[in-house]
Parts: sequence; structure tokens; C-alpha cells
Amino acid sequence: MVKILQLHSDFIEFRPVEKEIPSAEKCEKKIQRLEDLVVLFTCVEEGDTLQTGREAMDGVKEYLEKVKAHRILIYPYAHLSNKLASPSDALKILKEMKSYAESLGIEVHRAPFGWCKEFTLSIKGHPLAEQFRSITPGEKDKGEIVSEALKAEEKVKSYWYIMEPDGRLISVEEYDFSGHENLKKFADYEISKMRAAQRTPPHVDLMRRLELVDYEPASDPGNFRWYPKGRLIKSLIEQFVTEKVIAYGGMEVETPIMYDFEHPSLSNYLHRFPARQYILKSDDKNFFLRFSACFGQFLMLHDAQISYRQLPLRIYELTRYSFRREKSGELSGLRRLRSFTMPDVHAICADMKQAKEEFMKRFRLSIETLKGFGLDRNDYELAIRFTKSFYEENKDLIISLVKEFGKPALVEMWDERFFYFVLKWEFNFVDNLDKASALSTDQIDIENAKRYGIFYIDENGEKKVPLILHCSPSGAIERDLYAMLEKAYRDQKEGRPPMLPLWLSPTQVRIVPVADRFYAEAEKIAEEIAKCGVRVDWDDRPLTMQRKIREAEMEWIPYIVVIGQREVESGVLSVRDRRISGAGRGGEIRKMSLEELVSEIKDLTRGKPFKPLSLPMRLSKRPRFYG
RNA sequence: GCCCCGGUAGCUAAGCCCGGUUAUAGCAGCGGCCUCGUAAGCCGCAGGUCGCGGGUUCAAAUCCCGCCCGGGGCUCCA
Repeated sequence: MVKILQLHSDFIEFRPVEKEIPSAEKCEKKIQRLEDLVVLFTCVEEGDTLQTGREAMDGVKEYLEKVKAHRILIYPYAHLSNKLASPSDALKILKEMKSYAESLGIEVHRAPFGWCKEFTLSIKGHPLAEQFRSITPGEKDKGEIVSEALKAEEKVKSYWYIMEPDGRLISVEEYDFSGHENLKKFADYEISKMRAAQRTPPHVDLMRRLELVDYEPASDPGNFRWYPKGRLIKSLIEQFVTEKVIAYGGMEVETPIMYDFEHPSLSNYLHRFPARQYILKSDDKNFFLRFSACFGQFLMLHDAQISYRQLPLRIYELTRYSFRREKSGELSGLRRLRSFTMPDVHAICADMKQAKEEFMKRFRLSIETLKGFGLDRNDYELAIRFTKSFYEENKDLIISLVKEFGKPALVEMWDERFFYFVLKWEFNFVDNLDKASALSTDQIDIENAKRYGIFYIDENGEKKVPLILHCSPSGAIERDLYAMLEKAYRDQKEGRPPMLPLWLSPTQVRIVPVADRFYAEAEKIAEEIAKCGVRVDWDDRPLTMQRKIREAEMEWIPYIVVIGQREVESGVLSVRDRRISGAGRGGEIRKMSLEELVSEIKDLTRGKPFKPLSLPMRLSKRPRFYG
């Protein structure tokens, strides 16, 4: 049967390299480029006839009408079959396909037959863009669509389970989710994909209203601008994660954000995914923007001399930025971006035993990191994915992850390995639209050390290929903020005051003078608090006190201190604590000294980084960035 | 990428279906009054390429076509 992998493409470039068979067609060894076309990787098998070829083209014609394309490239591609037709028959049929297609009014190009060729291809993203067809002699094309066949591999089968902390594995269909509603939502999202109501994600309104982050229409979609308050928060999170990873043993490095497309270690890997990078042209070279820190770190480790004594070896970079050219339709606020900041820490491990120990350490590191954002185990769900054979040999590791987590986890088991890793876990946050996204993750990679030529020398002086663990203890920083904002929104909906963790609140204390004759006193108090390393500002605008309190509440400020006659006389502060009297609760006003207030804040933010807010301390001096 | 919804002042929206004076509000901004005790004080002023480009028409925010941006869905996620 004639087999055709048909790919609706933005462009293809190909160049004949050398003849593979004596009967190869004549042609020039020049690069050819075609744009906006359907590429037909075509393979002719034993028993195919000219008629089979024509029938195949009838199917192609139909397809072209559907996707509104009119140009095709017939590209002989022997790799789709193991019972090829003879070269002379195949060539005859391919030529017939061309002339028949031309008679149907299609613009037809044909790549030379019998050559080893190289090509670069950019595939369009729509659901019909990638299809596989086979046309059996004497039978009309039934329009059979075996999508996903791009990989020329059968899609791996996934089996879904829930694993209990005691290690019991229960199939998802039979699992009783009561008491685990969030896990149910997550499992549904992963397995079936449910529809969400059509609305803007709550965190998007919040990120703008709080003047943290915003879209930047002048950039590519999914690239954001950060206002001063947002930049402060992001910077604090970055610093926090970095400190955590360094304490764990990560060596912080920095690597380039762009790489040569043709670099030998990278190219074969990349050519499998040509559509998902940003591509940058400089002179006649093509560069891609990194989508993780893997390249830079692996290239660095390739050149390093590593002894077994130094293992496990941890290397870390906070990527500002990583780039992924996600399809436009799947971008969403801070949840899915095209450029994002992600901590990426790799561990080089001597063997599986060492890898397992390291894996558990990093699992705990990730839990600790998320805790810093006020996210505990009730706020996210664990997913573990592995191959069947890995599970059978390493049940103990998988079970101890779930046990450590202390809640049932979603399990995806593959019958064979398809990716470069054998085991992967993620913490997934489920948002107010019931969408799930991964935060922390770690993987055991058994492939890339070899691909990048990373070795260590063992105790016998022999070169050994290590295992590599890939971990992001927090996931993308932007996504952490997304999770915090979505959680705050949920708090608000359920009657709790929405707020950010104290250490991340841009303003921790707001001083509100009752009238302008108390401005001097307010400023003095603000300056005293600022000296103690607390982010404080004061409201010197000509507004009523009620109005100032309202606005401070809408900014989610944790402590609001009102200064008037009473405070000046007594020296005792009246503190409106958001947790008890804020967010419309109208509760008690706390009476405390300045020292008590400062030391409470210091206690509550212990162990977390501090940075001053870069905005002026007087509100009247601040521009409004949004709204 | 495809399908659906949206884009009107800095922000949030009305007007659009059914074309016709000077495009309408609220908030924010600016000016003034008010000097206030824990979630919105009062008055005034200014503010507009109606997302961009083209077309239809005597006349377009309004109708048609193309594009850009946002949201949702499909699909995908190394």
C-alpha cells in the first residue's frame, strides 16, 4: 500500500546530500525551499500500482480543500515501510502521482528520488495538520486518520490509577474519590479533558488590578510586563527558591539563552520538535531560544571532569527566561506563557540507588519550597508517571513518594518507554476553572547523559554514564504567583480575606493619618518602621481616612495603622490586621507598640528574603500603572 | 493553527442587531471645597486614531473583508 505522512507546513527546506542507490535521479545539491504547502512523505510498497498512486492523490485533493492549501511536495520517504517496492516501480508511481495531481489542478513539487536528503520543516499547529494515510491497491482511501503518526511510532498506551499512601494501586474507574474532590478534578482534567465555562481566569483580573503583571501587546503573546510591585514579588520568589536550592547543594551557574540550531548535540533532538521554539536569525545562522536550562548545563557538564567522589553532583540555574512557543490558543494569563522564569536543578547520579535517595531529597525540597508560598499539601495533587518495567523493579521508591506525600496520587503507567525518562512526578495545582497545571516536578533521565557525552570516572578509573535527575522545585515562578492568586481568589469566595504571604506583600504596613495635621507624625513612624526592614508606606493623599482604608484593603495590605490624636498622645498604635478585621470583616482593632508590630512581622517572615519596595513611600508620589 | 466570544477615554462598560446632530456613564486624573477615627465626602474641569487597514454608502463605532490583541474551546505540552 502507498503510505503517506501528510503535514500541513509553513515551509520546508531540503537539500540532497548524496546518492543512496545507483538509480537515483539526477539533481543539483542545492537547498530548496517551499512555503505554505502540504508535505507528503511518501512511501511506495510492493504490490502498489499506478492506480494506487492516483487514488492516493484523490485523497490528498480532498484534504487540500479542507485545509485550503493548493501546493504539495511529494517527498520520497522510505522509512515508513519495511517492504518497499523496487526503486524503478516506486519512481514510476511517484511520477504518476505528480502528473495526476497536476491534472487535478494542484501545484506539485517533487523531491529527488534515491537521495539521502536533509530537511527542515515547520508544521502548522491545527488538529488536521499532521495525518497519516495508507492506500491499499484496489481500495479507495477510506480517509483513515492515524494522527500522531508523525513520530512514526505507535502512541504509547497509558494506564491510569490512583495510588494510596500505603501503596495500593486502584484503577481510576474503580476509585472512590469521596473526600478527594480536588484529586478527582485533577484526574478528570488529565484523562478526559473537561470543558470549563467561558470566562477570564480570576488570577488575570487580580494580577492587573493589584498592579503586579500585565500583558504587553507590543511583544509576542505570552510575554509579560512586570510593574514595580509584581517585579518585587517575582524577585523575592526567585531569591527564595535560589536560596533553597543552594542550601540543598545546587551549584548556581548561568548559561546562554540561545543556541546554534545546528550544534551536533542539539540538532537531532531539536529537529523532532521544529514548531515549538522561537527561532532567531543572525547572519546566516539559526539560533533557538532555550526552553529549559538543560542545554547550557549539559554542555557545561560535558566539558567537566567528574569523579564518582563528587556524586551526586547538583547544578542549578534560574532561567530568566525560558521560552516555549506554545500555540496561541493555549496561552492563558500567568498559567501558560511563552517566556517564563524557571528554576532548573539537575543532579548527576552514579546509579539508580543513588538516584533514588536523591529523588526523595528533592521531593522534600519541593514540598518545602511550595510551603514558602503558603501552598501546602491540600493545595495541590501529586501525579506520578512511569514505565511498567520501572515500576516492577522500583516499587519501593514510588510507594515511598506517595507515603511521604500522605495523600492518594494519580498514577500514569506506560507500557513502554517513549520519553527520555523512566519516572516523573509533578505537583499539580487545580484552579478556580478546574484546570490543572504542574508546579514542582522531577524526573529520572536515562538517555541524555549519553546523548550529551556526560561521564564520570568510577573507583576503578573507568568512564561511566550517569543518570540525570531534572527537577524544578517550584515550577515556573510566574505559575507560582498564578497559584497564589487563584488560591487567594478561592479564599475570598469562601469568605476568608484574600492575601499574599506576608513576606511577599509589596506593602506590609500602611500608615493612614486621620487628617493632614498628622502627616509629620505618620511620616516619622513610617520611617522608623522602614529602618527595621519592613516594607511600609504612608498615605499622604487628600482623601478621607475611610477612603484610604478602603484602598489599602483593596491592595491586600496585611497591616493598616491609623494615626490620629489618640495615637500621638498615647504612643500606642491602632493596627487593623487583615486576618481578623480586614476584607470587610470589621473586627477588632489591635492596640500594639511599634516594637510589637515590627517583631510580629519579623517573626512571621523569618527565613524568607527581604527586599525594599522600589516605589516612593508617599502614595501621592506613585503613578498608577493600571486602572 | 482552527472554531466561538470580545476590543468604544488610563480602567470598567452603554451605544452596534435596525448607519444619520456635538459618542454616553462610573471609576481613575487635574482644580477647588472638606480636615475627617477604621471599606467609596462634595463640586467643577479635562480626557476619544470607537483595536488597525481596506471596502460599501451622500453618510460607518454601527454593514462587509483582511489583520492585530485578549478570553474560551479543539489540539498539543520534550
